[in-house]
Amino acid sequence: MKTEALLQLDNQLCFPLYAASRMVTKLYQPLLEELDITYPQYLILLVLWENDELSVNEIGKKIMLETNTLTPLLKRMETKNIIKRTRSIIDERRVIVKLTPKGSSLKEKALCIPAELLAGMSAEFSMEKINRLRTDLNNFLEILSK
Amino acid sequence: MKTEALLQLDNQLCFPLYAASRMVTKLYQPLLEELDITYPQYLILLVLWENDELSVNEIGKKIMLETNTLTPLLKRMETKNIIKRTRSIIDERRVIVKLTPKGSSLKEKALCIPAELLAGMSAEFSMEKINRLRTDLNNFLEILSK
DNA sequence: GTATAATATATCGTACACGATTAAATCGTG
DNA sequence: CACGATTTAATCGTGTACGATATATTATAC
Repeated sequence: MKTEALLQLDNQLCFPLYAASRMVTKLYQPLLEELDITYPQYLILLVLWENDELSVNEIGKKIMLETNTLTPLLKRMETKNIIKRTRSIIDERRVIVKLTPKGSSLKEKALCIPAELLAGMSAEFSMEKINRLRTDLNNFLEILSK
Repeated sequence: MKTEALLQLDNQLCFPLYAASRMVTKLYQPLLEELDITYPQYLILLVLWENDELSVNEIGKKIMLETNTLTPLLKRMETKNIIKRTRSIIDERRVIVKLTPKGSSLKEKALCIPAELLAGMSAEFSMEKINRLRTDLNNFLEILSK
C-alpha cells in the first residue's frame, strides 16, 4: 500500500478499535444503568467478583489502569456503597478494596448482561466470529503490552 | 459456556476492545507529540486531509463523535492554528471546518506514522493478522452501528 | 405567511484517562 | 541502624466522551 493510502481513515486499524470500543460501552450502558454503575466500574466489579479483595495496584494490573484513574473511580464507588477501601495494616502503603454486601449482590443482577448482549448481536454476528475476534484482540493486546 | 463464566474478565469481548484501544492510543502518542496533537485531533486531521472542508456534523459522522465532543475539540485545534471554523453563509446553522496552511503541512510529517507503527508491530504480528483484525473490527463496527 | 418541526451547533455537568508530581511507607545494603 | 532506592497511592492539570439541555436557523405544513 502506498504511504499516502495508509493515512486514509478506512485503512487504519486504530480507528475501528477506538470506535468499536466506545460503541460497545454504549451498548452496555442501558444495562449497567439498572445497576447504577458505569462501564469502568463494571470492569472493577468483574475482577472483584472473581477475587475477594485486591489492592488498588492489583486491580490496575488486571484492567490496565493506573492509580491516577483508579483512585477517584474507586472513591465514587465507595460513595455508592458498592466497595470499601481500607489501608492494609501489614503494609500501610497499600489500600485494600473489598466488595460490600451491596457490591456482592450486584453480581446476581449482572449475570444476565453478557448473555443479553451476545444474544442481541449473534443474530448478525455469529458466535464463531465473536470468539475469533476476542482471541485476535487478546493476542494483539498481549503484543502491545510489551 | 455457563452464565457464571461469562462474567469472567477473560471471557469478555468488551475488555480487550477497551484495553487495546487505549493501548494503541498510547502507541501513537510519542509520534503525535511531535506534531503537537492528540489522538482524536489526529483522527480529525485524517478526514480533513481527505476532504478539503467539512461541517462539524460531517466530521462527526466520519469519526462517530457528537458535537458536544467535537466543538471543544475543534476549538482547541483552532487555538493551535491547525484549523479554521467559519459559519456557513448559505446555512448559518452550519460551521465549516477547514485546514489552515499549518494544518495541511502537518500531513507531510504524519506520512511516516502508520508505516512506523506497523513496522514496530509486524515483527510480532503479521500483516495478514493485522488485516484480518481490521476487517473483522470493521464488520463488527458496522453491525454495532445499527 | 406563520406556527411548528427538524436540523446544527453549543453549553453544562459528570466521569473517565493519563502524564507528571508528591508523599508516605517499606525495602535493601552497607 | 541508617539512608537512599523502590513501591504504593494520591493529587493536579488537561483533554476527551457523552447525556441532557439550550439556542439559533432553516424547512415544512397548513
